[in-house]
Amino acid sequence: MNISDVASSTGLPVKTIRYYEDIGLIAPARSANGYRQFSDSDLHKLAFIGRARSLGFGIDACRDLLRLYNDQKRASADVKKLAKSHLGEIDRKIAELGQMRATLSHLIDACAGNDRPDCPILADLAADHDHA
Amino acid sequence: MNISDVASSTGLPVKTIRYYEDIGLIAPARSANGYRQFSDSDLHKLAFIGRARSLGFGIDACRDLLRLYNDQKRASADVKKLAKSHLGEIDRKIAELGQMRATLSHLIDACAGNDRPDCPILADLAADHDHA
DNA sequence: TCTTGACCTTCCAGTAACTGGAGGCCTTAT
DNA sequence: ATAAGGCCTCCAGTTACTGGAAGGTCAAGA
Repeated sequence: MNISDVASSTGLPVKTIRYYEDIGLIAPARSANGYRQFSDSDLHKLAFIGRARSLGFGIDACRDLLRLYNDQKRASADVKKLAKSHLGEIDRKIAELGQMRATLSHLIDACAGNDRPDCPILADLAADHDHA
Repeated sequence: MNISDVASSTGLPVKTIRYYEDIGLIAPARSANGYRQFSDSDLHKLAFIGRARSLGFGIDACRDLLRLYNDQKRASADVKKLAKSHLGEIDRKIAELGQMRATLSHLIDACAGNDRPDCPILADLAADHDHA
């Protein structure tokens, strides 16, 4: 299988697949002309990584997940721990964004949005929020 | 005012303040020895930027907000438009993270988390989610 | 056979917004 | 005089790609 076939069957961009080889996530064989030749195993790995990335796991976490996946003697506790830690990160981000959302949405509601210069949004940004 | 004073009163790291000068957000004066000399206006600008950043606005949006802030003839509609667009971005991110959270949390609940290798999390990652 | 177009390759640079560190001058206090 | 600490610049690294240039390869049609 050539790279563009792999791209269309995994949904990953060609560039991304090359990048994943670069950083050592996969190591596809090469044919005589220098083209990458992807095995089913490469394909599965890439699909696995793509799925993990879509759940927000970082590249290093993907590496760990792949290692655990290939380890027949793994303990599911290790996987769960990794996933829980990632869930914590997600929750932290959601909380942060939720906080931003609340403040911003409040300010937007307070803003007339007309051709006058008075603006509660700018007023808030300029106000003293005290970091001292 | 020297840079570390500004850092402690704005809550921004010294490195970040230098960076903001680098990219043209501020242009503090220099004293004879080459040290940056921050005016009250510089200080206010930095506080403004810091606040905008804490609401998740990107650097370019900060530049726009600062420009609007300094424009006495601005229309609040322009500020509101910018803020609304940013709110949309935030909502998009929250939705994406919420989706991840839901899936991941479901998988975590299904995982025994013991010393056995069976793991619904890995099973899901390895499963065919069909991008073809 | 030649050419054209779609592949494939590598390498370099850029993205967002900093952050860390090296090497070195300036200031202040002992 | 010296040591500590603040300031300076410049370079490199971070995350996870993405775009583009320059060039080799392959299959099909005229």
